[in-house]
Amino acid sequence: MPAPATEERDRLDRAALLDTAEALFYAHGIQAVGMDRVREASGLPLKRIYRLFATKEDLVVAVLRRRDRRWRESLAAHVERVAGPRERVLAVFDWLAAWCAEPGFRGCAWINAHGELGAASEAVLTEVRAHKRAFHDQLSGWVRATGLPLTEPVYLLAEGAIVTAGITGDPSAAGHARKAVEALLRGAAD
Amino acid sequence: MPAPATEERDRLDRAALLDTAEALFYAHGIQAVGMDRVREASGLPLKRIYRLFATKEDLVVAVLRRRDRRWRESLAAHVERVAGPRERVLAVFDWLAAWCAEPGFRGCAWINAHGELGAASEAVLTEVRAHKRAFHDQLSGWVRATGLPLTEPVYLLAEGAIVTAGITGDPSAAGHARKAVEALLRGAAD
DNA sequence: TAAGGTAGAGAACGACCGTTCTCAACGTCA
DNA sequence: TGACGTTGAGAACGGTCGTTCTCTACCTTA
Repeated sequence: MPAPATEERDRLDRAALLDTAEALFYAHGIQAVGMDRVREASGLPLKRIYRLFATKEDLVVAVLRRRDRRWRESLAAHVERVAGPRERVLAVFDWLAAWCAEPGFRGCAWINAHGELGAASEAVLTEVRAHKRAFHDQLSGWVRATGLPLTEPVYLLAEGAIVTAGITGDPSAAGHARKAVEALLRGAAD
Repeated sequence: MPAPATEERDRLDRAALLDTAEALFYAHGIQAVGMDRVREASGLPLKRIYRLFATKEDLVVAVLRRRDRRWRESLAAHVERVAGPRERVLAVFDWLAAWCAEPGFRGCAWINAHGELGAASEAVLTEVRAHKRAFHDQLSGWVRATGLPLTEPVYLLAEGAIVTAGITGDPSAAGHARKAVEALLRGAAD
Protein backbone atom coordinates (compact mmCIF):
# COMPACT_ATOMS: atom_id res chain seq x y z
CA MET A 1 0.00 0.00 0.00
CA PRO A 2 2.07 2.92 -1.25
CA ALA A 3 -0.56 5.63 -0.92
CA PRO A 4 -0.86 5.51 2.90
CA ALA A 5 2.93 5.30 3.21
CA THR A 6 3.24 8.43 1.08
CA GLU A 7 0.66 10.24 3.14
CA GLU A 8 2.44 9.26 6.32
CA ARG A 9 5.74 10.49 4.98
CA ASP A 10 4.14 13.76 3.92
CA ARG A 11 2.79 14.17 7.41
CA LEU A 12 6.17 13.56 9.01
CA ASP A 13 8.02 15.79 6.58
CA ARG A 14 5.47 18.52 7.02
CA ALA A 15 5.93 18.38 10.78
CA ALA A 16 9.73 18.43 10.48
CA LEU A 17 9.53 21.31 8.04
CA LEU A 18 7.28 23.28 10.38
CA ASP A 19 9.73 22.64 13.22
CA THR A 20 12.65 23.91 11.19
CA ALA A 21 10.84 26.89 9.73
CA GLU A 22 9.37 27.93 13.06
CA ALA A 23 12.78 27.92 14.76
CA LEU A 24 14.42 29.87 11.94
CA PHE A 25 11.61 32.40 11.48
CA TYR A 26 11.36 33.04 15.19
CA ALA A 27 15.09 33.45 15.73
CA HIS A 28 15.96 35.57 12.70
CA GLY A 29 12.71 36.98 11.37
CA ILE A 30 10.62 35.70 8.49
CA GLN A 31 11.93 37.89 5.72
CA ALA A 32 15.52 37.32 6.79
CA VAL A 33 15.21 33.58 6.27
CA GLY A 34 15.12 32.48 2.64
CA MET A 35 13.57 29.27 1.42
CA ASP A 36 17.06 27.99 0.64
CA ARG A 37 17.97 28.29 4.28
CA VAL A 38 14.83 26.35 5.20
CA ARG A 39 15.84 23.70 2.70
CA GLU A 40 19.36 23.48 4.06
CA ALA A 41 18.23 23.28 7.69
CA SER A 42 15.43 20.81 7.06
CA GLY A 43 17.37 18.58 4.70
CA LEU A 44 14.32 18.40 2.43
CA PRO A 45 14.64 19.13 -1.29
CA LEU A 46 13.16 22.42 -2.39
CA LYS A 47 10.83 20.57 -4.71
CA ARG A 48 9.35 18.60 -1.83
CA ILE A 49 8.98 21.72 0.28
CA TYR A 50 6.99 23.40 -2.44
CA ARG A 51 4.84 20.32 -2.84
CA LEU A 52 4.00 20.43 0.87
CA PHE A 53 3.46 24.21 0.92
CA ALA A 54 2.71 25.95 -2.34
CA THR A 55 4.29 29.26 -1.31
CA LYS A 56 6.39 30.69 1.46
CA GLU A 57 3.35 32.57 2.67
CA ASP A 58 1.50 29.27 3.10
CA LEU A 59 4.40 27.93 5.13
CA VAL A 60 4.44 31.03 7.31
CA VAL A 61 0.72 30.78 7.96
CA ALA A 62 1.01 27.08 8.79
CA VAL A 63 3.86 27.81 11.20
CA LEU A 64 1.86 30.49 12.97
CA ARG A 65 -1.24 28.32 13.13
CA ARG A 66 0.52 25.33 14.65
CA ARG A 67 2.39 27.55 17.09
CA ASP A 68 -0.90 29.10 18.15
CA ARG A 69 -2.36 25.70 18.93
CA ARG A 70 0.68 24.57 20.91
CA TRP A 71 1.13 27.88 22.71
CA ARG A 72 -2.45 28.06 23.93
CA GLU A 73 -2.59 24.38 24.79
CA SER A 74 0.52 24.73 26.91
CA LEU A 75 -0.93 27.78 28.62
CA ALA A 76 -4.26 26.06 29.27
CA ALA A 77 -2.58 22.94 30.62
CA HIS A 78 -0.66 25.05 33.12
CA VAL A 79 -3.59 27.22 34.16
CA GLU A 80 -6.16 24.47 34.52
CA ARG A 81 -3.88 22.49 36.77
CA VAL A 82 -4.46 25.27 39.32
CA ALA A 83 -7.50 25.39 41.61
CA GLY A 84 -9.50 28.55 42.28
CA PRO A 85 -10.60 31.18 39.75
CA ARG A 86 -8.31 33.95 40.95
CA GLU A 87 -5.34 31.65 41.26
CA ARG A 88 -5.93 30.57 37.69
CA VAL A 89 -5.83 34.11 36.39
CA LEU A 90 -2.60 34.67 38.29
CA ALA A 91 -1.23 31.39 36.93
CA VAL A 92 -1.45 32.86 33.44
CA PHE A 93 1.22 35.34 34.42
CA ASP A 94 3.40 32.70 36.01
CA TRP A 95 3.29 30.82 32.75
CA LEU A 96 4.07 34.02 30.81
CA ALA A 97 7.00 34.74 33.12
CA ALA A 98 8.44 31.28 32.52
CA TRP A 99 7.92 31.65 28.77
CA CYS A 100 9.63 35.05 28.64
CA ALA A 101 12.58 33.65 30.59
CA GLU A 102 13.17 30.76 28.19
CA PRO A 103 16.50 30.82 26.40
CA GLY A 104 16.10 32.17 22.90
CA PHE A 105 12.96 34.12 23.81
CA ARG A 106 12.59 36.89 21.28
CA GLY A 107 9.15 38.26 21.96
CA CYS A 108 5.74 37.30 20.65
CA ALA A 109 5.98 35.52 17.31
CA TRP A 110 2.64 36.98 16.21
CA ILE A 111 3.49 40.55 17.14
CA ASN A 112 6.79 40.15 15.30
CA ALA A 113 5.08 38.66 12.26
CA HIS A 114 2.59 41.50 12.31
CA GLY A 115 5.41 44.03 12.31
CA GLU A 116 7.08 42.28 9.42
CA LEU A 117 4.18 41.30 7.22
CA GLY A 118 1.01 42.80 8.65
CA ALA A 119 0.96 45.43 5.94
CA ALA A 120 2.06 43.16 3.13
CA SER A 121 0.26 39.87 3.66
CA GLU A 122 -3.45 39.63 4.25
CA ALA A 123 -3.13 35.96 5.20
CA VAL A 124 -0.53 36.65 7.88
CA LEU A 125 -2.54 39.55 9.24
CA THR A 126 -5.59 37.30 9.51
CA GLU A 127 -3.58 34.63 11.30
CA VAL A 128 -2.14 37.11 13.79
CA ARG A 129 -5.55 38.55 14.56
CA ALA A 130 -7.01 35.07 14.95
CA HIS A 131 -4.32 34.20 17.50
CA LYS A 132 -4.84 37.36 19.50
CA ARG A 133 -8.59 36.92 19.51
CA ALA A 134 -8.23 33.29 20.59
CA PHE A 135 -5.88 34.26 23.42
CA HIS A 136 -8.23 37.04 24.45
CA ASP A 137 -11.20 34.65 24.53
CA GLN A 138 -9.25 32.00 26.43
CA LEU A 139 -8.22 34.55 29.02
CA SER A 140 -11.73 35.92 29.14
CA GLY A 141 -13.08 32.53 30.22
CA TRP A 142 -10.72 32.36 33.17
CA VAL A 143 -11.33 35.95 34.21
CA ARG A 144 -15.09 35.63 34.01
CA ALA A 145 -14.89 32.66 36.35
CA THR A 146 -13.77 35.09 39.04
CA GLY A 147 -17.04 36.96 38.63
CA LEU A 148 -15.16 40.22 38.15
CA PRO A 149 -15.38 42.36 35.00
CA LEU A 150 -11.64 42.44 34.44
CA THR A 151 -11.14 40.75 31.09
CA GLU A 152 -9.85 43.80 29.26
CA PRO A 153 -7.39 45.05 31.87
CA VAL A 154 -5.99 41.57 32.39
CA TYR A 155 -5.64 41.05 28.65
CA LEU A 156 -3.92 44.40 28.15
CA LEU A 157 -1.53 43.71 31.02
CA ALA A 158 -0.66 40.37 29.45
CA GLU A 159 -0.03 41.93 26.05
CA GLY A 160 1.97 44.74 27.60
CA ALA A 161 4.14 42.26 29.45
CA ILE A 162 4.71 40.13 26.37
CA VAL A 163 5.68 43.01 24.12
CA THR A 164 7.84 44.65 26.76
CA ALA A 165 9.70 41.46 27.58
CA GLY A 166 10.25 40.92 23.86
CA ILE A 167 11.76 44.33 23.28
CA THR A 168 13.77 44.86 26.44
CA GLY A 169 14.72 41.22 26.87
CA ASP A 170 13.84 41.59 30.53
CA PRO A 171 11.34 38.91 31.63
CA SER A 172 10.37 40.76 34.82
CA ALA A 173 7.52 42.48 32.99
CA ALA A 174 5.33 39.42 33.55
CA GLY A 175 5.95 39.69 37.28
CA HIS A 176 4.93 43.35 37.27
CA ALA A 177 1.81 42.47 35.34
CA ARG A 178 0.99 39.76 37.85
CA LYS A 179 1.23 42.23 40.74
CA ALA A 180 -1.05 44.62 38.89
CA VAL A 181 -3.61 41.86 38.36
CA GLU A 182 -3.49 41.02 42.06
CA ALA A 183 -4.21 44.66 42.83
CA LEU A 184 -7.11 44.72 40.39
CA LEU A 185 -8.55 41.52 41.84
CA ARG A 186 -8.29 43.02 45.30
CA GLY A 187 -9.65 46.41 44.28
CA ALA A 188 -12.63 45.05 42.37
CA ALA A 189 -13.51 42.60 45.13
CA ASP A 190 -14.70 45.01 47.82
CA MET B 1 28.47 82.51 0.91
CA PRO B 2 27.81 79.16 -0.75
CA ALA B 3 28.76 76.95 2.20
CA PRO B 4 25.93 78.07 4.51
CA ALA B 5 23.45 77.88 1.64
CA THR B 6 24.53 74.29 1.01
CA GLU B 7 24.19 73.42 4.66
CA GLU B 8 20.74 74.95 4.75
CA ARG B 9 19.67 73.02 1.71
CA ASP B 10 21.02 69.82 3.23
CA ARG B 11 19.00 70.50 6.33
CA LEU B 12 15.81 71.05 4.37
CA ASP B 13 16.34 68.06 2.11
CA ARG B 14 17.11 65.90 5.10
CA ALA B 15 13.87 66.95 6.74
CA ALA B 16 11.86 66.33 3.57
CA LEU B 17 13.53 62.97 3.14
CA LEU B 18 12.71 61.97 6.70
CA ASP B 19 9.09 63.01 6.15
CA THR B 20 8.82 60.89 3.03
CA ALA B 21 10.65 57.88 4.45
CA GLU B 22 8.72 57.95 7.69
CA ALA B 23 5.37 57.96 5.91
CA LEU B 24 6.38 55.14 3.56
CA PHE B 25 8.06 52.98 6.21
CA TYR B 26 5.16 53.37 8.58
CA ALA B 27 2.48 52.63 6.01
CA HIS B 28 4.10 49.70 4.21
CA GLY B 29 6.87 48.43 6.44
CA ILE B 30 10.56 49.19 6.22
CA GLN B 31 11.72 46.20 4.23
CA ALA B 32 8.82 46.54 1.80
CA VAL B 33 9.92 50.04 0.80
CA GLY B 34 13.00 50.16 -1.40
CA MET B 35 15.34 53.12 -1.67
CA ASP B 36 14.09 53.69 -5.19
CA ARG B 37 10.61 54.22 -3.86
CA VAL B 38 11.98 56.72 -1.36
CA ARG B 39 13.74 58.49 -4.21
CA GLU B 40 10.62 58.59 -6.33
CA ALA B 41 8.41 59.86 -3.49
CA SER B 42 10.90 62.43 -2.23
CA GLY B 43 11.95 63.70 -5.65
CA LEU B 44 15.56 63.67 -4.49
CA PRO B 45 18.24 61.99 -6.60
CA LEU B 46 19.54 58.75 -5.18
CA LYS B 47 23.03 60.24 -5.04
CA ARG B 48 21.87 63.04 -2.82
CA ILE B 49 19.97 60.65 -0.55
CA TYR B 50 23.09 58.59 -0.02
CA ARG B 51 25.10 61.72 0.69
CA LEU B 52 22.63 62.68 3.42
CA PHE B 53 22.38 59.14 4.83
CA ALA B 54 25.18 56.72 4.08
CA THR B 55 22.99 53.61 4.26
CA LYS B 56 19.34 52.69 4.46
CA GLU B 57 19.91 51.61 8.04
CA ASP B 58 21.12 55.13 8.89
CA LEU B 59 17.97 56.55 7.34
CA VAL B 60 15.79 54.15 9.30
CA VAL B 61 17.49 55.03 12.57
CA ALA B 62 17.15 58.75 11.83
CA VAL B 63 13.46 58.31 11.05
CA LEU B 64 12.87 56.47 14.30
CA ARG B 65 14.85 59.00 16.31
CA ARG B 66 13.01 62.01 14.96
CA ARG B 67 9.67 60.28 15.36
CA ASP B 68 10.54 59.51 18.97
CA ARG B 69 11.23 63.16 19.69
CA ARG B 70 8.03 64.34 18.03
CA TRP B 71 5.87 61.58 19.51
CA ARG B 72 6.96 62.19 23.07
CA GLU B 73 6.86 65.96 22.71
CA SER B 74 3.29 65.77 21.45
CA LEU B 75 2.36 63.49 24.34
CA ALA B 76 4.04 65.73 26.90
CA ALA B 77 2.39 68.84 25.48
CA HIS B 78 -1.01 67.23 25.85
CA VAL B 79 -0.43 65.80 29.32
CA GLU B 80 1.14 68.88 30.84
CA ARG B 81 -1.72 71.04 29.73
CA VAL B 82 -3.79 69.13 32.30
CA ALA B 83 -3.86 70.00 36.00
CA GLY B 84 -3.64 67.42 38.79
CA PRO B 85 -1.34 64.40 38.97
CA ARG B 86 -4.00 61.75 38.51
CA GLU B 87 -5.69 63.65 35.71
CA ARG B 88 -2.34 63.83 33.97
CA VAL B 89 -1.85 60.09 34.10
CA LEU B 90 -5.32 59.62 32.69
CA ALA B 91 -4.61 62.22 30.01
CA VAL B 92 -1.88 59.93 28.68
CA PHE B 93 -4.57 57.46 27.72
CA ASP B 94 -6.75 60.12 26.17
CA TRP B 95 -3.83 61.07 24.00
CA LEU B 96 -3.17 57.42 23.13
CA ALA B 97 -6.83 56.94 22.23
CA ALA B 98 -6.72 59.89 19.87
CA TRP B 99 -3.48 58.65 18.34
CA CYS B 100 -4.85 55.12 17.79
CA ALA B 101 -7.94 56.57 16.13
CA GLU B 102 -5.98 58.65 13.63
CA PRO B 103 -6.51 57.68 10.00
CA GLY B 104 -3.65 55.54 8.76
CA PHE B 105 -2.81 54.35 12.27
CA ARG B 106 -0.95 51.07 11.91
CA GLY B 107 0.35 50.42 15.39
CA CYS B 108 3.53 51.44 17.14
CA ALA B 109 6.30 52.25 14.67
CA TRP B 110 8.93 50.99 17.12
CA ILE B 111 7.21 47.70 17.86
CA ASN B 112 6.79 47.18 14.13
CA ALA B 113 10.42 48.05 13.45
CA HIS B 114 11.46 45.68 16.20
CA GLY B 115 9.46 42.89 14.60
CA GLU B 116 11.01 43.59 11.23
CA LEU B 117 14.60 44.34 12.09
CA GLY B 118 15.14 43.69 15.79
CA ALA B 119 16.96 40.47 15.03
CA ALA B 120 18.88 41.78 12.03
CA SER B 121 19.96 45.32 12.92
CA GLU B 122 21.69 46.17 16.16
CA ALA B 123 21.25 49.89 15.46
CA VAL B 124 17.49 49.58 15.02
CA LEU B 125 17.18 47.42 18.11
CA THR B 126 19.08 50.04 20.12
CA GLU B 127 16.83 52.81 18.80
CA VAL B 128 13.65 50.88 19.65
CA ARG B 129 14.85 50.14 23.17
CA ALA B 130 15.86 53.77 23.65
CA HIS B 131 12.37 54.92 22.65
CA LYS B 132 10.65 52.47 24.97
CA ARG B 133 12.90 53.38 27.87
CA ALA B 134 12.32 57.10 27.23
CA PHE B 135 8.55 56.61 27.13
CA HIS B 136 8.72 54.52 30.29
CA ASP B 137 10.72 57.20 32.10
CA GLN B 138 8.43 59.97 30.88
CA LEU B 139 5.40 58.08 32.12
CA SER B 140 7.18 57.27 35.34
CA GLY B 141 7.54 60.97 36.12
CA TRP B 142 3.84 61.58 35.80
CA VAL B 143 2.88 58.49 37.79
CA ARG B 144 5.28 59.25 40.63
CA ALA B 145 3.70 62.68 40.94
CA THR B 146 0.57 60.89 42.13
CA GLY B 147 2.56 59.43 45.01
CA LEU B 148 1.40 55.94 44.08
CA PRO B 149 3.74 53.11 43.09
CA LEU B 150 2.00 52.39 39.83
CA THR B 151 4.60 53.07 37.17
CA GLU B 152 4.92 49.49 35.93
CA PRO B 153 1.20 48.66 35.71
CA VAL B 154 0.45 51.93 33.97
CA TYR B 155 3.30 51.42 31.53
CA LEU B 156 2.24 47.85 30.77
CA LEU B 157 -1.36 48.94 30.22
CA ALA B 158 -0.17 51.62 27.81
CA GLU B 159 1.97 49.16 25.88
CA GLY B 160 -0.82 46.60 25.83
CA ALA B 161 -3.25 49.18 24.49
CA ILE B 162 -0.83 50.33 21.79
CA VAL B 163 0.02 46.86 20.54
CA THR B 164 -3.59 45.69 20.68
CA ALA B 165 -4.90 48.70 18.82
CA GLY B 166 -2.19 48.19 16.21
CA ILE B 167 -3.07 44.57 15.58
CA THR B 168 -6.85 44.61 15.84
CA GLY B 169 -7.23 48.08 14.35
CA ASP B 170 -9.71 48.80 17.13
CA PRO B 171 -8.77 51.98 19.04
CA SER B 172 -10.99 51.17 22.01
CA ALA B 173 -8.08 49.42 23.75
CA ALA B 174 -6.83 52.79 25.02
CA GLY B 175 -10.21 53.41 26.62
CA HIS B 176 -10.10 50.05 28.37
CA ALA B 177 -6.60 50.80 29.60
CA ARG B 178 -7.77 54.15 30.91
CA LYS B 179 -10.53 52.51 32.91
CA ALA B 180 -8.04 50.04 34.35
CA VAL B 181 -5.76 52.88 35.39
CA GLU B 182 -8.68 54.62 37.09
CA ALA B 183 -9.36 51.44 39.02
CA LEU B 184 -5.72 51.14 40.04
CA LEU B 185 -5.59 54.78 41.15
CA ARG B 186 -8.73 54.20 43.19
CA GLY B 187 -7.56 50.88 44.60
CA ALA B 188 -4.10 52.07 45.59
CA ALA B 189 -5.45 55.25 47.17
CA ASP B 190 -7.18 53.77 50.21
C1' DT C 1 35.21 83.10 -22.05
C1' DA C 2 37.53 78.93 -20.57
C1' DA C 3 38.26 75.41 -17.15
C1' DG C 4 37.02 72.63 -13.30
C1' DG C 5 34.51 70.90 -9.82
C1' DT C 6 29.79 69.44 -8.57
C1' DA C 7 25.20 67.73 -9.08
C1' DG C 8 21.46 65.35 -11.36
C1' DA C 9 19.41 61.44 -13.91
C1' DG C 10 19.34 56.99 -14.24
C1' DA C 11 21.88 52.85 -15.91
C1' DA C 12 24.49 49.29 -13.98
C1' DC C 13 26.20 45.99 -10.49
C1' DG C 14 26.42 42.14 -7.57
C1' DA C 15 23.73 39.77 -4.35
C1' DC C 16 19.82 37.43 -3.05
C1' DC C 17 14.89 36.50 -3.22
C1' DG C 18 10.86 33.03 -4.21
C1' DT C 19 9.93 29.87 -7.51
C1' DT C 20 10.48 26.70 -11.51
C1' DC C 21 13.03 23.74 -14.62
C1' DT C 22 16.41 20.29 -16.08
C1' DC C 23 18.08 15.99 -15.91
C1' DA C 24 19.79 11.97 -14.15
C1' DA C 25 18.73 8.17 -10.80
C1' DC C 26 15.46 5.08 -8.97
C1' DG C 27 11.71 2.20 -7.65
C1' DT C 28 7.61 -0.06 -9.46
C1' DC C 29 4.65 -2.83 -12.16
C1' DA C 30 3.60 -5.46 -16.77
C1' DT D 1 13.71 -7.17 -18.10
C1' DG D 2 12.13 -2.91 -19.80
C1' DA D 3 9.35 1.16 -19.90
C1' DC D 4 7.50 4.72 -17.00
C1' DG D 5 6.21 7.81 -13.41
C1' DT D 6 8.31 9.98 -9.46
C1' DT D 7 11.93 11.79 -6.94
C1' DG D 8 16.15 14.32 -5.55
C1' DA D 9 19.85 17.62 -6.37
C1' DG D 10 20.72 21.84 -7.70
C1' DA D 11 21.10 25.01 -11.72
C1' DA D 12 18.49 28.59 -13.62
C1' DC D 13 15.07 32.40 -14.02
C1' DG D 14 13.01 36.73 -13.52
C1' DG D 15 12.68 40.18 -10.26
C1' DT D 16 14.12 43.33 -6.69
C1' DC D 17 17.19 44.92 -3.34
C1' DG D 18 20.88 48.39 -1.59
C1' DT D 19 24.47 50.69 -3.46
C1' DT D 20 27.72 52.64 -6.91
C1' DC D 21 29.12 54.33 -11.38
C1' DT D 22 28.76 56.86 -15.74
C1' DC D 23 28.11 60.69 -18.15
C1' DT D 24 26.16 64.86 -19.21
C1' DA D 25 24.94 69.62 -17.83
C1' DC D 26 25.64 73.29 -15.16
C1' DC D 27 27.47 76.74 -12.05
C1' DT D 28 31.26 78.95 -10.27
C1' DT D 29 35.52 81.43 -10.43
C1' DA D 30 39.51 83.41 -12.67
